[in-house]
Parts: sequence; C-alpha cells; structure tokens
Amino acid sequence: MARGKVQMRRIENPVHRQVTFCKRRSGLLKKAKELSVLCDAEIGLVIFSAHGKLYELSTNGSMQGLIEKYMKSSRCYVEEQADEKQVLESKMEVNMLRNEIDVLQKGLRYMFQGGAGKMSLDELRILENNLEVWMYHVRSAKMDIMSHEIQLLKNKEGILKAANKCLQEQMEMQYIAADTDPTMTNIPYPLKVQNEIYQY
Amino acid sequence: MARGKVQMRRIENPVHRQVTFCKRRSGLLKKAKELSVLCDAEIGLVIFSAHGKLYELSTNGSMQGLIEKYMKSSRCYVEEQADEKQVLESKMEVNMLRNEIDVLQKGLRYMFQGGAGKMSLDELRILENNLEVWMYHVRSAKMDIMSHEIQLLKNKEGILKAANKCLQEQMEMQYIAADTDPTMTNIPYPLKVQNEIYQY
DNA sequence: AACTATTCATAAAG
DNA sequence: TCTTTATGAATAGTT
Repeated sequence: MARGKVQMRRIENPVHRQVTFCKRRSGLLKKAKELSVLCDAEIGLVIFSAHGKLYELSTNGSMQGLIEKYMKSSRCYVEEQADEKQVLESKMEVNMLRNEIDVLQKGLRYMFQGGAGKMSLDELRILENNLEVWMYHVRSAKMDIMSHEIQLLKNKEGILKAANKCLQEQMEMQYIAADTDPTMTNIPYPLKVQNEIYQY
Repeated sequence: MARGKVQMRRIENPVHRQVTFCKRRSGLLKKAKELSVLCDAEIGLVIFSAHGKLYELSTNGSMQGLIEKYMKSSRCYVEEQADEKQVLESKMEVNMLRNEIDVLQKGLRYMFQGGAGKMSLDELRILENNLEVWMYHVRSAKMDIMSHEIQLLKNKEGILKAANKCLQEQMEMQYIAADTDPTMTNIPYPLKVQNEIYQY
C-alpha cells in the first residue's frame, strides 16, 4: 500500500485503526460486489467492528436466505432441519393425538347412541341405565378413595387426641406438685380439637 | 486493473469468468483476513460460485457462532426463539393429549371390566365429567326420538278426528233418512278422543 | 474528507 | 493451472 508497506498485525493507534477500518471495509464491500457481478457469484459478507457494530452485504436476496443456503451446503443444516423437523413432528403428533381422542369420543358416542340416531328408544333407555350404573361405579370409587382419606384423618385425630390427653395429665400433675395456678405458668394450655373438623 | 479498465458486468466468456473468479475470490478472502487482523474486526464471508460451490471464511471461531451472533444483532433471532418456544409448547400439548387419551382408555377399560378401582381421584373426576357428557348425548337422542313420536301421534290424532267427524255426519244423515233412534242401530257410536292423551 | 505517493491486485498473455 | 507483466485500483500517510 501507499507510503510504506503495512505490517500485517493489529494497528495499535486507535485513530489510525478506525480510519483504516472504514477505508478497507468499504473497499472489501466494493470488491465483494464486483466479484458477484463479474463472475455471477452469490456472496454474503458480515463484518463486526471491534466495538460490535454490524456491517453486512448479501448480493442475492436476503442474508437469511443465504444463511439457509450455507446451512444446506455445510453440515449445520442437519441441526437446523432437526429443529424444524421436530416442530413438524410435534404438530403432527398433536394432530394424531387429537384425532385419536376424537375417534375415542366418537366411538363412545356411537356406542351409546348407535350412530346418528339409529338406536331405538328402548336401546337408548338401556344405555342410559348402563351409563347411570357406570356413573354410580365411578362415584363409588371416588367415594371409596375419599372415605379412605377420611379414615386416615380420623386415625390422625385419634392419635392427636391421645397425645393431647397425655400432655394434659402431665401438666395437671405439674400443677399439683408446684401448687400454683395453671394460668400463671408459661406452659401453653393443651390443644382442644372439635370433632366436627374431622367429619369430612 | 491491468491491460485496460474492466467493465462492471458479468464476464460473458466462461473461461475468462472462471479465471477472474478464481483470482478475485482469493483476493477478496485475503483482504477480508487483512481487515480482520489490522482492525480487530470479526468477519464472515461466504461465496457461492455460479455452479454452487461454496468458499467460506470466518475469522473468529466458527461460521456457526458468527451466524448466531449475526442473528442476535439483526431481527432474525426472534424467529429462532419463537421456533424453540413452539417446540416446547408442542411437546407440552402432546403430553396433555397423551394424558387425556390415557384417561379415556383407562375409563373405557374401567367401564367394560366393571372397574378395578386403580384410577386416581383426578382421573375419576375426568371420567365422571365424560360420563356426564355422554349421558347428555344419550338423553338428547332419547328426546329427539320421543319428540318425533309425539309429532307422529299428533298427526294421527288429526286424521282420526277428521275421520270421526266424517262418520258422525254420515250417521246423522242416516238417522234423518231412517227416522229411527240412533241407539237402536248396530253402528257403533263415533269415537271421542280427548286432547290430553296427545300432550306427551 | 481530499490528496498523493506507493503498493497491491489482477487482466491478459505466455 | 502457474508465471509474467503492464496497468488500474486501493490505500497509508499527510493535509
């Protein structure tokens, strides 16, 4: 270059560096355009300044399109495609599952209704009775589970009450031994629990 | 350039074009490297020849990383993120639907096998809701059929009333003609129908 | 930003 | 494709 050969290393003077960056950057962009025009090539060029500012050139269409083309040419396209494939597969799976649910529900309705109203009134009455029976079973199962939980809670209640009684007795013995008014001590009064709490 | 100024347009001679592409391409890559070194810039350059062959340079790390940085700097990063969000949402939807199918299938097994109470309280609740929906469908179908029957009966009523009136008139004409007491003939007294019968 | 001396890039030919 | 060579282009340093 002019007025002395330039050393191929970072220009230390920040002003010189900035000026050179500006000049060479425009030169590089110009040459890229020229190559693209003269030789019918597609070129993408991105330049980040040291401070992070972006300069770019894409000769054909958008940089986005060029990047996609680059991805196809090199190995990275696999990842990209995998991602999009995943989206697509997920959507298809959702559709499939929705369809399956639809079929299940339709099938049930079909069984209960015999299709588009092809069942007789008597058949429908029978089905209604069956549904009521099943509903009863489901509700029974629900009640079983809830009863079980209630039983567990009642057991807990029993244990707590016993512990409570035990504590109360111990405290009463302490009051007698100390011959003091229970309300004057720092020991908190034993817990009283109402039975109704454990009814449901 | 040498031996005459070059026109800024596609070189028509394929050989010349290929040679120029080769020379200028290497020149461009060299200049890009120089700019990067001298000015501490990060540069990505991709060149596709007219025939689709790829030449590339990325001064810092991989082209992949540079592309990601570019995406962040420009707007496209949003899309990328949206894509990943979509994947996640799809997966969650798939899980939800799978769960629903599971419950439905369990419910079916439960209903047809008379229920081996292994369903959780939540599953039973879902099943109960479904049963209620199905019950509604069955009852709707029943009501449709009954409404239709009522309509048929009402039509029949109309026809019978008309026939009844006609018979009555004929008989009255016979009484006048015969001048006899109606109760002495063998003709049965015309049917009287009460409207209430057809109300439901 | 504009100028200019110099180096660089490269078109055409071998 | 590589080298040579003549010449236009790019640009470092200066103003």
